[in-house]
Amino acid sequence: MLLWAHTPSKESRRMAWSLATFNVNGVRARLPLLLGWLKTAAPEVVCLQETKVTDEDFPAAALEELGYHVYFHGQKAFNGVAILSKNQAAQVRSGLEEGDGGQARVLAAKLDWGWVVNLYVPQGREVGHEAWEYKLHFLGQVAAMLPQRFDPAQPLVVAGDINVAPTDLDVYDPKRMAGKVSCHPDERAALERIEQWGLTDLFRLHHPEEKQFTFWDYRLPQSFKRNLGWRIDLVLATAPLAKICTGCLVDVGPRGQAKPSDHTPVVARFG
DNA sequence: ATGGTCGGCAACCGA
Repeated sequence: MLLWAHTPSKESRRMAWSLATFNVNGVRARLPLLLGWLKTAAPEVVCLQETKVTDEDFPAAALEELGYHVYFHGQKAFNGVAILSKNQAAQVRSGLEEGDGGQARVLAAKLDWGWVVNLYVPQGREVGHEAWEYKLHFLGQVAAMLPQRFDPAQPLVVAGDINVAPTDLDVYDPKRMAGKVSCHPDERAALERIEQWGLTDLFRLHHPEEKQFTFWDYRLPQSFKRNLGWRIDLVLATAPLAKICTGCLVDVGPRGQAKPSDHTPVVARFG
């Protein structure tokens, strides 16, 4: 047929694909919201955090019906991470080398294009608290794990609820938040160490000046409308993926139906 | 200056 002669090669018409990170704040409570969002946004890969459910109670079937392979690492009531992928994973690994201290906060999958590492970094409560020291330890473990297990010259995404606002541009009131949890210099230095290994913050790559948040202060009235938030949900990628990243957006679509304490998805496009 | 809201789970903890 004549048209075949004009069909681009398989390489040049390789499908664009997208990867999202979304702290769902309870995957069962937020399942209708999540399913509705997946149907319209249709990302190829999704990292979920705060699923708050044991593996035996994870609502896998509803997600599989949308065409996802579903991988999860959860616990009762708190934490919990999951990866959804349109393509089947070749390998899945949960936790860090030293373990997560009984907390389900790390899940990695080897997909057709490379590895994705899904992180739910501890929030830390407040600077100086035992939980804050653990947060720094956790970030240090991630920084140590990357060079042990991965190569910055190969395709890798590290995505999740990082619970650190990388710079003052990533918080609604830098003066008020100066030195506080999520903005403390030690936390930012720990994140910088992770990025300096060879990861690029894809939202910031495409939006160098934009004050766009992914989480808003649920304790302040109308915080979403007044944009009183932080950008703490990140998609980081090694150079081979940063080079083919065509955009990265915070999708506030689900926010209309969301509770004040909910995060909103971040979506990166590639290809 | 201080307080305020969620989910999970059955009293408050963590965010």
